[in-house]
Amino acid sequence: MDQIKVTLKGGVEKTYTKGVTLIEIAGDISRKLSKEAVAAKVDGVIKDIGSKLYDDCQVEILTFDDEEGRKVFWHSTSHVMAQAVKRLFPEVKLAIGPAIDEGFYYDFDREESFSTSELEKIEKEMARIIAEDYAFCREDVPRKEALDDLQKHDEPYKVELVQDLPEDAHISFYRQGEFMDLCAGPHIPSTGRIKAFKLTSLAGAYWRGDEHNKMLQRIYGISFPKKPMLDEYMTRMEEAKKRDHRKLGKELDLFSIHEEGPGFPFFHPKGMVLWNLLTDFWRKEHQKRGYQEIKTPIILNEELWRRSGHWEHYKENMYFTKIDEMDYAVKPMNCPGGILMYKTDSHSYRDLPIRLGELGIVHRHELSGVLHGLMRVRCFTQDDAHIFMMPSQIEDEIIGVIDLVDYFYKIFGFEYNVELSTRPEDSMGSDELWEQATSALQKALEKKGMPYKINEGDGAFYGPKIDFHLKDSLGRTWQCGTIQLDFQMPERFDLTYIGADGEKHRPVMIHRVIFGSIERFIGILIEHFAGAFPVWLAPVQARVLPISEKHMDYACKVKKRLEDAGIRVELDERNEKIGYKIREAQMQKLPYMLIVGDKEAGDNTVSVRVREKGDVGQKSIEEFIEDIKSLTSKFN
RNA sequence: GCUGAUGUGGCUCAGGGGUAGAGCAGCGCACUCGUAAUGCGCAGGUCGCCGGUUCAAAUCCGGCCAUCAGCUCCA
Repeated sequence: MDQIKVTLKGGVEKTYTKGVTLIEIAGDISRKLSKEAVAAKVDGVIKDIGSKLYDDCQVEILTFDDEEGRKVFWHSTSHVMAQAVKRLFPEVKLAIGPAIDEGFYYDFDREESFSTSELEKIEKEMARIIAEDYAFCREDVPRKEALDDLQKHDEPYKVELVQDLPEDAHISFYRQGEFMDLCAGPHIPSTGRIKAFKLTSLAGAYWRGDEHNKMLQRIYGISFPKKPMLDEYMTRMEEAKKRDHRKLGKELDLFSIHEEGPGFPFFHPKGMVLWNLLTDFWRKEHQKRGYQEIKTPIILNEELWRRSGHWEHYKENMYFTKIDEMDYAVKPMNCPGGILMYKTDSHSYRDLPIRLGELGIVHRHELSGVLHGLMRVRCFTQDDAHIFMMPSQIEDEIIGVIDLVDYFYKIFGFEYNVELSTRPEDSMGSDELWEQATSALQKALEKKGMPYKINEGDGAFYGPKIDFHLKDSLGRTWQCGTIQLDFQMPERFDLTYIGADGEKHRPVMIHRVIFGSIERFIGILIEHFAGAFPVWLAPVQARVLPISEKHMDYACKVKKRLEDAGIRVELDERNEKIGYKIREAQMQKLPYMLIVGDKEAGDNTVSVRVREKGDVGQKSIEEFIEDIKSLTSKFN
């Protein structure tokens, strides 16, 4: 009888009879694992747990604890949902139903939209399917047969999917009970493994993500192998919602957005403190790195935008206006202004690189459905800079910006991921220059050893870009920093510098932002800290809380002393009990509360209550000032 | 822009064809208080906007606007 050698995850080698199944191997490792296994990786390929092995291989058993295991689990749940929908609404056409980062969805085509009560019915039917505990069975089918079958069942979207598969592709179906779905798999052993699930939302989604296609109905859900995990998930979602910058922005009185100006945020005094702290820090760090600051106008003649290519490639996003019968545009980007400034003088190669920074206010017409608090607005301030340089300086400059982004994000404790966005369809310039620019960015990333993902076709219309993405409280990612390499604008505007040879040469441009938009960055910041900003960023660093009205004079004195020391301090003058004032300060997430009563007034001290720790005892006023200074000095 | 949901005092929300309700916040008064809500009182709303049905609309219907989730699009 033939034996095969199986190498397990830890490097352990075991021998099994040919034809052994993965679930048998899991059972051999431990009983627990055989119960929890949802799939397995064989030589790096994910397989059904019931698959048989005939050759020597490496095996890794996957459970719900593995990301890939979770995806299999969720994908299987989407099949269960599709089965339930088909049972209840046989006329519905199936599109696709993949797992996503957290959960799964399935897209359905149905004339009427699903109602909340219908979702509940679907959930009940899913529970029934799970109780019936059908096994997931794989069936490999020849292409022709698959097509005939899907046509017979009138599943036009599935037919389209099969037609798009290469001629020689393996086509497989998975069956559970009476339901069968085109699917590459793999799947969990049976529907009974799903112990808890919930359909979370309903939304429209275009077939194949193309807005020219029909809009389908997408039902989102989540599922787990153990019931308490669902409760944990729901609690986590609730917690995440509490960090929402739109909610906290209101509660902490940082900003507001009104019906009168959708997408045009108003910054309140406390929000402006945060804003100014960020821009002060930005200016200081940029000065150190050889940047000069400029300011260019918000409205410029339309002719400029035609020359820059914005008219042709970006006008859908632009606002236009007339001045004295002439056409003008509100700037959606700062680059043409920066370019005009470069052109006001001639430049020697000795001056390069020239780094011109600008906190530029730009307006963009975003579709109404995409506006989102401070994260996606129609007017925002970019911490922009344009670097004009010789081709030989490209790599150093890109690396300089990458380092700067990393330096900034680390200050705030942000983790980020990097994408390289390549040439979009609607763009200008020769393939050759695009190729050159893209590989320059790529080279810089590789030199930094920075992991990145390629985002095909997502570059700016004038050049490829490196994007830095940050996560919000719900795990949605937002592009913040970006570095764009541009050979086109210098060409269009006939930018030159005089080289060592005395001849005119063409400079290259980098467009870059670090925060991205100050608005968006503040949004991210609010969610990251859940509104509890570190002392250096807190709009109010300390609040003086007098025990009773008797202590008001001393409290004023303390406040004055702290103000003089440059600390952002407030005094709670209301005639309330100390517990009440503490509660309020705590809910406003102020880092320090300074309680003053008879004791403190007597010996010139304050009782310090720290946001995270509670009462830490009495300190002299000077000592408290020193404490704050030592925490904030490196940012000022 | 598309699909679905939502829109009631500053905030959170209840109500639902017969002249608007709570809690918190605000204001006033009393208490002068030691580490997460003192008590009493007062004031505050054309129920998103416009139109229709009706003797009567916050409530039913239609349109629009905004918000939320997602799609598409992007810092």
